Amino acid sequence: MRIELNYKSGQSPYLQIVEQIKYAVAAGSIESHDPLPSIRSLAQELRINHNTVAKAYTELERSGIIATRAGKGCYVTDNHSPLKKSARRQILSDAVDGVIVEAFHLKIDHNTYLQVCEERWSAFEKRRKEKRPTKN
Amino acid sequence: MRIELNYKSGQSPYLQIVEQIKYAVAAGSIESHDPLPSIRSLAQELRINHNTVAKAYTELERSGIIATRAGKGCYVTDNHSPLKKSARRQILSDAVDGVIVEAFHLKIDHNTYLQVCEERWSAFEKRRKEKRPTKN
Amino acid sequence: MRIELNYKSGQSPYLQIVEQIKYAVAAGSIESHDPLPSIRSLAQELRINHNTVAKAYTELERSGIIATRAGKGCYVTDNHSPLKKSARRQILSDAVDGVIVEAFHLKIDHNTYLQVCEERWSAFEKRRKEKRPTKN
Amino acid sequence: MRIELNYKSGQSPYLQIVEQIKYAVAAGSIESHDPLPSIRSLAQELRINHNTVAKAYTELERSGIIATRAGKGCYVTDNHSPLKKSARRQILSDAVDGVIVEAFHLKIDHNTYLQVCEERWSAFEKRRKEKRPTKN
DNA sequence: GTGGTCTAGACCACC
DNA sequence: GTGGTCTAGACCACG
Repeated sequence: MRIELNYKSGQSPYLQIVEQIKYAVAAGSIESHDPLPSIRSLAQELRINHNTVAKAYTELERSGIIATRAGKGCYVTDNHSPLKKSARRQILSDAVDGVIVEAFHLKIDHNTYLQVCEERWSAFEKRRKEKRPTKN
Repeated sequence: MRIELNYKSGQSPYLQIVEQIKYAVAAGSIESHDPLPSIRSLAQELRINHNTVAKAYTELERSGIIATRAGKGCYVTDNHSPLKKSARRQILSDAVDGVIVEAFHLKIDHNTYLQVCEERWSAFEKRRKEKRPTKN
Repeated sequence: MRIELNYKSGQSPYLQIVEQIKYAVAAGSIESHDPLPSIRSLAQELRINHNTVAKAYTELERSGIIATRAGKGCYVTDNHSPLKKSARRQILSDAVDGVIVEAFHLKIDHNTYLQVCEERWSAFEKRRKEKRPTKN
Repeated sequence: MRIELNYKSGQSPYLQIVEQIKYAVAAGSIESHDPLPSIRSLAQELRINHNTVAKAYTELERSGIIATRAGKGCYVTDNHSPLKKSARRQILSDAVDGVIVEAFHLKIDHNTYLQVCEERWSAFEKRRKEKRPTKN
């Protein structure tokens, strides 16, 4: 489970965690009964207070997406029909639209925009490989 | 100028206003020198406090998107972004990073991601041309 | 960190705070990564509303002079001014214009004006060196 | 009487007028019994509302610096001992110090600073000559 | 009428 | 404890 926080988005860290886990479940990246990272380990990894992670997990539990078994950690619950590719693509399109508006106001041209889109993807892939060299 | 607040999004009302006005300017729905709704009338329309709208307008002025003259109102400007190229690129990168994290959790592959990035840019350009048939 | 408000100057309290903190940072009285007084404690000390201090800090953050992490406090940053050279020069020109109008009304001649401009720069540099004997 | 307003100083236009006239009197640029421009002509010249000029004049009258004779305009009153050169120079120094702090945060070097100081003076002189080609 | 600022007090997110 | 946001209502500066 790879969570990344964006401190410039104007969205609370705990909501970012909720959203990313929701999306991962929606896409089938985490399947039913898969365990989630423990509150304290995720907090340590993201270098945030564990209460923040706990709040996110509470919210996810309230939404019925995960369940916690005391002393054993949190698991993804049953009954999640993963979204179709078109639906997932639509979510991404909305996010990309926001980036494009930002690029417009920053007077960034098409080439630079595509360059940044590519570069950041590569940087993300690189970060992933460095952190978990043997898996995924 | 139609602004709508979503109280479930987890995003501050003032940031929603900022974003929607940015979108409107980027899309060409409001053009340079067009007046914006007055702070207090917009506040009344959205049924929020006028300070919240004022905060949004202050933020937009700081970004160089609107200009305001006390006692006269607020207008869309034409010269955006007095930031250095590197600073502008950095802002875009941060926004792109957010999208990439979403794409990752949605299990969207590199090709689809790039395709969406290109497609949405084209769609944005097209919409802008339709709105402003004689210019740009 | 000693901030004092002058209620007769005709300048907003929040702008006076902004200016005084800018001065303190420029003079080297507060150095990079030094913490600033908390919003609420400074408000209490100055006997003003905390929102007024918050507004000043927001302004300083947008100028790149301080950084703030919610729940942790505000700190002086080291990298200022992501603005284009032309934009930075424009801001300085506007400030200089104000001085020149004063000089004109005070019947100060060109030579004296330039002399004062030079002298004060030297005095500023000297003060900075005294404060930070090992750096810079 | 040449008044210039600076909309970026954070000081009210009416206070700027008050200050500039005070300084002019302090420097002896306007002597006792000299007439001031009429409220409406000054308002027109500065392209501001006449109420704003009226407010400045009222303030000056309250301070005893000028007197108004109904229907005849405003005059500088008696008993103004002009400031000594050193005192006027001190006022200018304080203003210059503010500019230098700004230059520091804008990371502007000594040469650029001096260049801007010179340039703006020339620009001011040029403006003065254009507006009043035959006098002062 | 416009925008700008301040106050008092509240709630939330985070450490 | 920290900062961030919002509300309600007030006063000022300006047109």
